Amino acid sequence: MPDDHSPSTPDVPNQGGLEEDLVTAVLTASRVLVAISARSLGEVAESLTLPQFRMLVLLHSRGAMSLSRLAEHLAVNPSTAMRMLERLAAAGMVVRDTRPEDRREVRAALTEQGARTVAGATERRREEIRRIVQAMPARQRTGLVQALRAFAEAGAEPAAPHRQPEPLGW
Amino acid sequence: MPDDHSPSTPDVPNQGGLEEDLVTAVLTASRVLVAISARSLGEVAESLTLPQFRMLVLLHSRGAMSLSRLAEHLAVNPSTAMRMLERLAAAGMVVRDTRPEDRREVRAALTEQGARTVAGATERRREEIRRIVQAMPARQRTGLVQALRAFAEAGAEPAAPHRQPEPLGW
DNA sequence: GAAGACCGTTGCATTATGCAAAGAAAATGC
DNA sequence: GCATTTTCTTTGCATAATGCAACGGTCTTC
Repeated sequence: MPDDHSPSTPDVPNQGGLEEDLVTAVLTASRVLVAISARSLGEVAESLTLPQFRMLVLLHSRGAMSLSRLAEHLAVNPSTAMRMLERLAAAGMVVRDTRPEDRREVRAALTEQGARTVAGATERRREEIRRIVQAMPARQRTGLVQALRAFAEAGAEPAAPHRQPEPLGW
Repeated sequence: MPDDHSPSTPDVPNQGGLEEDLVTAVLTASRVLVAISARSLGEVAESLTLPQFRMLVLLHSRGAMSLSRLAEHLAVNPSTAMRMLERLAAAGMVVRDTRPEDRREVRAALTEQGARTVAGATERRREEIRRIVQAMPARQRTGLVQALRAFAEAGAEPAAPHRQPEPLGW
């Protein structure tokens, strides 16, 4: 537990305490989720780094796009995206080609192998989650679905102006 | 949404579908949580990288320890931990000293500044979560606390033998 | 007291990253 | 129609994170 300021002083008897409990619960759950994400990668990836995987996932979910868009969505410098593309291309995960309409652009797309890699990691992640979910008391599950949806919706885009593009890509 | 194999074919009418819905809901919620973690760092950190922050968090939660332990908990090579410590020491976040009992060991500890940095980031993260939680329909909150606890407990240590030490440090 | 185990350190290589400048290509302005 | 500006990619340069392997102190053990 990296940082756990326990429920602290329960100033407001009921509602206040519940809220802090919830904050703590979310914080705790987030550690589990992050660990799962990291693990699901390590098993499929080998030789593939996390940033590289993020790029593959992006291409998988949004389809082929230019280097600029790629860098934008990943929130990295174009030069960084450029070099990652080089390595991924060398690894046979993506292909690049210049667009005839606009010869400045370089479009990157997943190869078969790249797509398989992404699909594999995703499935593995779902399996891990599924395993945990199955270990939960059944009566808790129903409530969790709705609650999590409400949570994700409420936290979709808090205050950030223009940041819907793949927070961290996983 | 990096990878979202929508609920796919709901083969089993009720229970099966619910379970897949839950898996998807968790997957979605995990993106929000990871984004929060990343954001809470970026605002406090400046000039501080994520791995460096993880090290600070570790020292904050478990107290001073040797370089070996540090590397072990962070799951990195001692040489990596070594160099990170150098940079953090240069930044005034940690101090190092040799132990008299065993002059091989180098103990690292947080400085006042280091502790403040960790506390600040944690508080910011809690605030973000709190804000989202407050945006949720009140009726969903109660269920979420219990459900999340059940989830975190079920997923605490799935199959990994000895891995309770800070999944990813945040 | 010598062998072996443990610990930190340093050298070497690769990846990720950002900033800045250069080069090529398209869009705009007049 | 041509010059200016904008957009995109690429390359140079610097720093951080990382792992592996080798080295040199410092215990521990027999």
